[in-house]
Amino acid sequence: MSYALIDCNAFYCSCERVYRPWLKDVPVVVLSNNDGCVIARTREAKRLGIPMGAPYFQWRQRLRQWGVAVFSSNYELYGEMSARVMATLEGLFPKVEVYSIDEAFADLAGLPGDLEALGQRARERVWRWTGLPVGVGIGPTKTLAKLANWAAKTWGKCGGVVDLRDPLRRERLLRIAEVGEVWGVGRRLSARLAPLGIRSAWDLAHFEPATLRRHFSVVLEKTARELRGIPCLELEEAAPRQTICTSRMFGRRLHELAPIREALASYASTAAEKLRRQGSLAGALQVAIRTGMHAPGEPRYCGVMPCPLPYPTDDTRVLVDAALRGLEAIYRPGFAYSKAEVLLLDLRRRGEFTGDLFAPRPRPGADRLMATIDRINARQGRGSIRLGRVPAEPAWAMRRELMSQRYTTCWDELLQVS
DNA sequence: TCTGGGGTCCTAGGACCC
DNA sequence: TCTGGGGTCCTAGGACCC
Repeated sequence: MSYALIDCNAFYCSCERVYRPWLKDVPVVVLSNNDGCVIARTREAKRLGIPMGAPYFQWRQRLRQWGVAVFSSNYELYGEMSARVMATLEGLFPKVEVYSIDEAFADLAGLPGDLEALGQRARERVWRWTGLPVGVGIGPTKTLAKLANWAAKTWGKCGGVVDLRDPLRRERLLRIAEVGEVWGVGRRLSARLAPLGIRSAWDLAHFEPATLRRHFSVVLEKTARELRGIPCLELEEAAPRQTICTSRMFGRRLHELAPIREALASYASTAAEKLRRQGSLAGALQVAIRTGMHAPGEPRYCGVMPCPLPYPTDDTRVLVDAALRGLEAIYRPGFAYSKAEVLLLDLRRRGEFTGDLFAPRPRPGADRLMATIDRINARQGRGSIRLGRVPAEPAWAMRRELMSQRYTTCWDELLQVS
């Protein structure tokens, strides 16, 4: 058994660099939606001491002084670049698990030849075909491949590929890696492990598994076993999502019901599109609205409401209708709302449920209508056809003042060379 | 003025069943 | 004095991931 974890370095920042080669050695950061905080940093930006999650409004001055290139997040670009990376990897490895927008596991079992060299080949090919730098970690379990990848990123002299199949090499790394670097061990667990004397990955690997299960959970027990080279996690090839969530901060605080209605209709439409893209129906829907969390003295409120659906559906009209009904029930005047959320639950494949003889019937032609709308929007651009409740240029739209062009998905925004 | 947006899995506890 | 035993399902909350 061997796995590789392939991970793009500072993915969002690297995507921006692909189309601006002069930023090669310049520190780059990418901001969250609404230009809220820093969510991606290049090595140079990290060296300047810019932390993950740094609020932009507090750091703006310094970033400018230091000559940091700052971008709003451009998910159309990142999504497309991610698809290119994954397609490249799928051409190299027979079994690939896309783990996140910038990471994938590959099953190396049975692949001929030198695996480390194969890792190098993957790096080179992704670099040549997409312009994105990646690191490769190799190990007998997924958890060790993850840790190997961390090592490849941390020590540049490894050449971007670290192979942990050799037990001696493994021991050396496990002893110097803090337990918090291990996949599945976050801040809280690290703090609870410390009193037991578990500080390094090595400590965790050699702690009694039964005790770990009793005091923590079966998940941590598996992690410890995986660190010892005993596989407990398999490669999971694409499975449909079990929940779909669309939630956004508004570009500014909203007080009245009307604009919040527009926003929720828009979020529910987006969620419905994601739902149809994976070919599922939603059995349940939930909406939530909340005030800001950070302003001291400002009254806080958070309303959450499950909204019944007449039948499992992917019809935008039905989902928007249910969401707006839920909104009426939780909206309270007098608050400064900052965020709304639509959550689709109880997802299932078409035909995977038993209809109710007496329940309302889906509207005739709904499937064809939705399919047609999706097709037109795919050709003409998102939102070309939408419900009348969803404005083209809403007043509550998020702030994205530093957004780059959609180089790969929009004819009007292609890179021009003169 | 200004602090993200997605997901997953596990566990405990309560309701309910026979 | 004394009041069963075993199971399922659902939900909320907590941890983690990127």
